[in-house]
Amino acid sequence: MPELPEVQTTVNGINTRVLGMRIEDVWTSYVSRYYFGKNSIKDPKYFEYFHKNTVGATIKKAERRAKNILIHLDNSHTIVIHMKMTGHIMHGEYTFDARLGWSPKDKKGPLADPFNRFIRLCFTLDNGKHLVMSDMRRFASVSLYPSHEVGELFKKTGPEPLHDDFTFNNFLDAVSRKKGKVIKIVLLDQEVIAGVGNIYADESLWRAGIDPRSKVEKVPREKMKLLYLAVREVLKSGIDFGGDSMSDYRNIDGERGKFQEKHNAYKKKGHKCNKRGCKGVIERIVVGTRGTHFCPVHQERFV
DNA sequence: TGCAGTGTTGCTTC
DNA sequence: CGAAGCAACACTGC
Repeated sequence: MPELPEVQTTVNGINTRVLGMRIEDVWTSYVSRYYFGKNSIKDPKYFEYFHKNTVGATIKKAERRAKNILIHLDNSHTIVIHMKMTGHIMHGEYTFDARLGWSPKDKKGPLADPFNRFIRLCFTLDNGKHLVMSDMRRFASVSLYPSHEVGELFKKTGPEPLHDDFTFNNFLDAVSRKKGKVIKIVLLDQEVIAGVGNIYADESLWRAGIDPRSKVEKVPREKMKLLYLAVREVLKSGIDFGGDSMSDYRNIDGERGKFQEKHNAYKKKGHKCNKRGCKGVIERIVVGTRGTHFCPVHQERFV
């Protein structure tokens, strides 16, 4: 899923649904020969540690940092989740089957959406319901840290673009450290700005009228101002529409967001450009390694 | 049938 | 040593 707006929507959902609840049990089907980082529940040894320090604890508060979900517990530990491509977290009633794992009790509700199968992680809560993570591609990472160590994890992570004190000058400072690079690649760099991913990068550049292949230092200052504003507006809009469910993302209740209905560029190849008066047609190219969608007419290229 | 995909890490190569 | 490029993780939809 998960770019900033989807992660924020999930965090808001956790804060409205499961605050103050006690974790009675933890189950996972993540076991992987190959897992990212040292601390991952995909390592069975690590899962023992994770289990020991989460069961019995109470969920105090959820928070977002970049594309990570932080779930603070009352035992001075914090669960850190990165949902990568297909992870999404839901709350509801689930049943366990030894062969199939966890599945929703209500076979017709939103939780029964085919994209909501693939439950890899399940917390049983003291309200009799469950907090689960669906993750088709198994790319997600889940780990646990003493809460005071969490800040250290994000030492190199860039500023939060929706933070009140994130100014145009902050944006310029961050971005201009990347001289010689292509603007879209810079927007996707989590050490420059936290939380922007492929969808919102394409939408922001469309809105600001900048070709994604432009070199950072060649983009005029007034265009950079438009980009700064566009990034913030597009991310806010993503949150307002409940996230983007073009693919797997679902909210805490298993329902789709609506931002995919508002795209002007992302996955719009062959569509007439929506910008008023623009006669362009959206194209798809590859920038870096990522599929990139833009209007070759009104998005100006600076090289 | 084949390829692309909301993300990041860590390896290889230059 | 740094940067760039790319495979890997796994599975579905078009």
